[in-house]
Amino acid sequence: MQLFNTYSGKLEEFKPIEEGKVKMYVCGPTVYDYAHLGHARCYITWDVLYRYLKFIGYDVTYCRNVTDVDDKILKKAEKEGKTPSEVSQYWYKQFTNSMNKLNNLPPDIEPFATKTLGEMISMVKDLIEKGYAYEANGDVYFRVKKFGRYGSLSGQPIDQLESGARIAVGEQKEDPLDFALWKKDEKFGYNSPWGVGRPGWHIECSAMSRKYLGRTIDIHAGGADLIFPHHENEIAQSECANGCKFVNYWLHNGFVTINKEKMSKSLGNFLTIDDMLKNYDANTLRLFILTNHYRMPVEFSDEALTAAQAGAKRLTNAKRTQIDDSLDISSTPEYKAFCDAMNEDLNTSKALAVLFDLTTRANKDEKDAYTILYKLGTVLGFKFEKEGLSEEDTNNAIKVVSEALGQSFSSMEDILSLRKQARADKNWDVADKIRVALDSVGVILKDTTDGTKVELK
RNA sequence: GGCGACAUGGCCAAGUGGUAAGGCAGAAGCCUGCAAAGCUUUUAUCCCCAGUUCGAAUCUGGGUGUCGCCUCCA
Repeated sequence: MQLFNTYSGKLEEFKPIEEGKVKMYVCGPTVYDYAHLGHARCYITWDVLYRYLKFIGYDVTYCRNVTDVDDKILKKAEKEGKTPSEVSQYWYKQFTNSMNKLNNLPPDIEPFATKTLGEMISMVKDLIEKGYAYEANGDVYFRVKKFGRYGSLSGQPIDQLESGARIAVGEQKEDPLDFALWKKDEKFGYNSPWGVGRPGWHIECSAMSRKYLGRTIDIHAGGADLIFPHHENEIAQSECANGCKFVNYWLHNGFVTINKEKMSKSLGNFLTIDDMLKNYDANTLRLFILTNHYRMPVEFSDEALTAAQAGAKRLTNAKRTQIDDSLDISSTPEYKAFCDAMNEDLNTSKALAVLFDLTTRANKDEKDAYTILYKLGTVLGFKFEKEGLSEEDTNNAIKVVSEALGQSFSSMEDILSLRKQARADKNWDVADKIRVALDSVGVILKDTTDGTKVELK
């Protein structure tokens, strides 16, 4: 399998450290607000990588942290008169809900920054002892210039970085490039050898990655905006503290843009996942994201989402047969085509073409096509199971049909059996009234050879 | 200023040297009481210029345009 490694800037053949096992770490969210489409893209992308690695037989340990100590959380807590932990717990739940709704698999390990403080403190101590870091008035900073490879990930010449670097008010850096490992914070802080304070953002990931996955890991992934400075700093800290290579493959996903601009909380142009899911289902969002290569920018538009919706419907509406669990799909040409695509640095767009081809063939009753489609589609995280009408939908439906025909029904079955009779009698007026009434509440009638079915639009 | 990415039909998007996957939308036909879904058929020479090559969307150089990172951000 080829993966594009940001560190080398090249496609590389993926070889795990330990045969058959993969340790992957993905930078998780800072929990203080709704997750938006940008997060959706990131976590769907890495969800697909996770699913695919498992699918091809790797034993994968997927670790995704939760940053629950951060300026923004504290700000929100102060503003709302809550404790930081109340704020982060609340938003963590929201985040988890959003991820579940997107059908993202939960990571194997989901550590919280505040629960990994011991590891962070020991790492910072280590860095000070080795001379890579220094304490200054309750803060601890990393000496960037002591790490010769600094800038390698982002390809930034260090002198250029220097010209952009600033020392903010209240900081005690030796050099503008240095970054904080620990910040003095007497109000919300935790005890440490340097007084009461809290960890810098970058050290969190280094510590959690080391604690749960080890000193050298296979894959570290995240949004492209994390390349500099976050991942650059992680490399510096981890490699100096651990004395060995930190990550073998650095993977980064591109952004979601809106009006050609990056969608982000700071720009305030974001659409939350929950809002999106009111208009489009999870399969639609997933298809929208996976039709693009993960490193390319994806431009959001309602037009594109509407197109994705139609495509997702086609895929998941494929004519079903019983899933044949005993079928070994690995010898099929579709499996090969799918894997060939995915092995090209996750060419999901190509992989989708295989799924659409299978869809057409399933619709033509080709043997095994649906089983293969289902199995491969699941690797991309599509959900084929249909949600039936909810009780509310059914009640609404019964109500409008009762009104339209001027008689009351007690169940959907009654309505369908009346319609069946009406059709048999060629009473098209009644049959069509039922269809129109149901359509008005978003329920579609399908007259098929196996009888009439009701579905949500 | 430094570093980097992208430009393919009406829209979205694969394709990294041999004559353009796929999805959506459109058109025609089949199926259907009507419909929905489905099936079949159908629509491009790849931002501009120059070059390398028997041959380039794909390589090189030069333009033009758009975006990202360099400060928190997936």
